[in-house]
Amino acid sequence: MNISAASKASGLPVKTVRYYADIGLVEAPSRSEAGYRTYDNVAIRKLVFVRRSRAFGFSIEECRELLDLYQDQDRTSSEVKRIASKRLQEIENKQRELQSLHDELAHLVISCRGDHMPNCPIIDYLG
Amino acid sequence: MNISAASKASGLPVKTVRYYADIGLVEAPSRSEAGYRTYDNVAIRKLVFVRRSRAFGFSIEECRELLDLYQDQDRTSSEVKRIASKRLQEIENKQRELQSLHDELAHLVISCRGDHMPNCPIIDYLG
DNA sequence: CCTAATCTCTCCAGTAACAGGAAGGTCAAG
DNA sequence: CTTGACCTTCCTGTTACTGGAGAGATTAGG
Repeated sequence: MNISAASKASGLPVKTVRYYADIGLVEAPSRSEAGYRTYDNVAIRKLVFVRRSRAFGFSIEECRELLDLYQDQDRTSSEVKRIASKRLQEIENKQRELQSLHDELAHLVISCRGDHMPNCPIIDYLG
Repeated sequence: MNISAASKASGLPVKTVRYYADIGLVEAPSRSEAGYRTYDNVAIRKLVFVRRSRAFGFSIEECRELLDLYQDQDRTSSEVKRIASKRLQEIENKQRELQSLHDELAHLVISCRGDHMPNCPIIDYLG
């Protein structure tokens, strides 16, 4: 499989597949004579694994750890759970933050008449 | 007011105040003979305005627009409201995204025993 | 077999919004 | 006069890619 086939199979852009190889996250198992990266099903599975992990918002470094655990038959689920819980905690923090931002901003937007006059509670609040 | 006084008065790091000056967002009104940036109360008010805007998640470019409106006596509140509504929409989109991420990840974390065994629904889901 | 289109490669630059740090000038206190 | 705190500019690094240039490889069509 050349890189574009790997891209389609994994659901990642070609550029991203190449980038993941560059940083040693998911390297191409081999190269053709011309130097083309060649992927196999094992590599594709890793790429998909990373794509899904990234979709959860795990950082590249966290993906690296998860990928290691994925391939480690002697892993403990507690290690995986620790990383996932950390991410979950971050998500919850972000949610709280967004919630208060939302409430505050929504309040301001509602109270702004949005007409042709300069008077504006949003600007007043910021200034 | 030198830059560190401006930093304290505005609640922004010195580096950030300098950065905002560099990109022409909030420039220092003047320079001392030695070339030190000198800030006055008007500039401080602008810095605070930007800090509050950034806290709502407005981008630098949006802050620039808002700052222009802040200083424009002929502004219309509809223009302000348009920018704020756009940001509110983005926040709501992000909230929905985080909510589904949260639900999915929370489900996985709960179902993972987190013990010394390798078996793990989180890894299974990602792989 | 030739050519044009489509890969693929590497390397470089840019993104957003700063933060860290080096090298060097300035200023107030003791 | 020196020390230490401040200030300056300039350069690099951060995150996770994306876009593009220039050049070689491969493939499809005629």
